[in-house]
This record gives sequence, C-alpha cells and structure tokens, in this order.
Amino acid sequence: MNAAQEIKDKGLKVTTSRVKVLDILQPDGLALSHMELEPMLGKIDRITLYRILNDFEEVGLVHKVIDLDGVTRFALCKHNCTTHHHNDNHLHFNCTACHKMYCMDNLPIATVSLPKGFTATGQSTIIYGLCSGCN
Amino acid sequence: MNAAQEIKDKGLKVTTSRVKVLDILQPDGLALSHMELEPMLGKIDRITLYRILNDFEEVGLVHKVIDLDGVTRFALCKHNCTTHHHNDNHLHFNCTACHKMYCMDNLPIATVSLPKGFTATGQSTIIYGLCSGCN
DNA sequence: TTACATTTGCAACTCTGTTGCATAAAGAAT
DNA sequence: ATTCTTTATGCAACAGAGTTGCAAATGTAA
Ligand SMILES: [Mn+2]
Ligand SMILES: [Mn+2]
Ligand SMILES: [Zn+2]
Ligand SMILES: [Zn+2]
Repeated sequence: MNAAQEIKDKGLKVTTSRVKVLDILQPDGLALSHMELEPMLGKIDRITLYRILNDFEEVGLVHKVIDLDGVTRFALCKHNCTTHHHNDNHLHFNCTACHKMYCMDNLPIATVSLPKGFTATGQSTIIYGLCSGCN
Repeated sequence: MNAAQEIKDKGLKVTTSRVKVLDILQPDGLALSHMELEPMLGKIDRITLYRILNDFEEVGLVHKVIDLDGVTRFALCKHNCTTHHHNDNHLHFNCTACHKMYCMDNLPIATVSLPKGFTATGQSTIIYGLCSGCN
C-alpha cells in the first residue's frame, strides 16, 4: 500500500510532509532518529517533524524506541497497530559501531519471573553488538 | 564499607559532595535521576552533580540506565565493577505507575540467537508493569 | 470555489547535558 | 601547622531535544 493511503486509513490528512516522512521510514526496518530524518526531508520544520512522528505513533503507524545512547528513534509498525494500541513487542538490536538500530521481528521474547508483588505488562530489550554490516 | 573509603579506594578525592551523593545512592537498589537527586543534595551545583555521577560511573561506583521515558538514571554497582569495566548486566524493572526503576539482580538473563552476521556483546532489558508498592 | 478544520512554520520556552575558566578545597610535602 | 600543587567546584555560556501558543497556509468536503 502507498503512504498516502495508509495515512488516510488512519484518519489523518494527507499532506506532502506526512507522505514524505512515511516514505522514508518504509523500506529498511531501521529505527531512525530526528537527527537522521531531518536532512533526508529537505525543508520540513523540525517542530512539524516532531508533530508528525507523534501523530504517527498515536495512530499506530510508527513506534518509538530509545536507543542505548538515549536517542529517541522511530520505526514503522508492521503488525496492525491501532490508535493507542501497539503490537510491536519485538527485540531491537543496536550496533555499537555504526549505531544503527534494527527492529528484530520474529525473534522469541523470553518470559521472566519477577519477585512477589511485581507484575509485568511488557518488556523492552535492546541487544547490542556488531551488526551484519560492521562484522 | 563507608562512602568515603569507597571513593578513596577508587582513586578519587574524598569531597563532601561526593560522599553525600554516594550515601544517597547506597540503600535502596533504585536507579535515581538527576531531577530526583538534586533536591536530596541541598546546595550542590547541578553541573557538579553531572561530573560526580560521570566520574563515579567511570571508576565503577555507579552504573547508568535510561528508563522507558528516556530519563537517565544512576544506581550503585554491586559486583566489583572497575574503571571502564562494568559487571552490571542485570535486568531493570520500571514501574508504569510510580516510575521507580529497580535494579533486579539475581534474575536470569535469557540468551537470544541472532540472525547471521549479527554478534551480541550484551543486552539491556527493562521490564515494565506495576511494582510491589503500586500493586 | 468557497468554507471549515487541520496542519504548518515561527517564536519562545523548558529541560538536559557539556565546556571553559576562575576560585575553593583536598592531599602531600615541608 | 603552613605551604604547595593538584583536583574539584561553581558560575556563565552554550548546544541539543522537546513542547506550546499563535497566525498563516493547506487539505478536504460541500
Ligand atoms: Mn521496532
Ligand atoms: Mn542497575
Ligand atoms: Zn553496524
Ligand atoms: Zn511503582
């Protein structure tokens, strides 16, 4: 499906900025930061980019993940996420050389048994090391 | 062991600010943020606190962990960490109600098998849900 | 094509973290 | 105890990330 249609299906107005942002996030399965996205987008205001990404996250088009350096990154949702309900409970891999962050769908997530009194609703795991490009 | 001695053993000068910071981090096993630490410390300059925590991390007195909201937190090391070599490869629990972050020593860490080309040197897992105080 | 609702760009602001520099404090030598 | 040297501290100034208010521009539907 094309970006404009996905945006419309989520109930958002189709604007050139939003289409461009979604197109850039499409292909790779990588989670990109604001600093990486801004130069790829031309002359879009950085505040607009903040608002677009936040809107996309709210309607389930992208998910947010904070990497090991504390940098916020965004990646496409692939599992029918909807407004305020994300299904992106997958692992992420953060390369310590090139700092790329990969969404690792299809990897199993271990269940942890917590001490009495604690109840888990989810977990966020970032594995770090060298990616296939840096190895 | 008392805070002053621990600081001296790591080759750092024993100052009143450093002792106070280490004393505050001692008891609970919680990872505290700058915003939480500053009011507990009285009149210590915030830049000084940044430098103290960074120095403590470098010599292996504390470790840093970024919570689910992207807030940087610091907690005591408990496993003979040394300069530039940390052994704090444990899970963390982030309460979604009170936002406390707990160091979960003694919980097993699952090993993940990655796609070809990727090699892991470690992982960082944050489990979220309700803590014993909020349940 | 007009009219309405939403989005965008800009200014201003907060919060986090870093660096340079003069002063204060710690530790060692005398 | 006093001096000396090194390190730590406080302050100012700055850079980056993220938010909000508001007027102008744009999208959509009538
Ligand atoms: Mn992801
Ligand atoms: Mn910890
Ligand atoms: Zn890499
Ligand atoms: Zn709690």
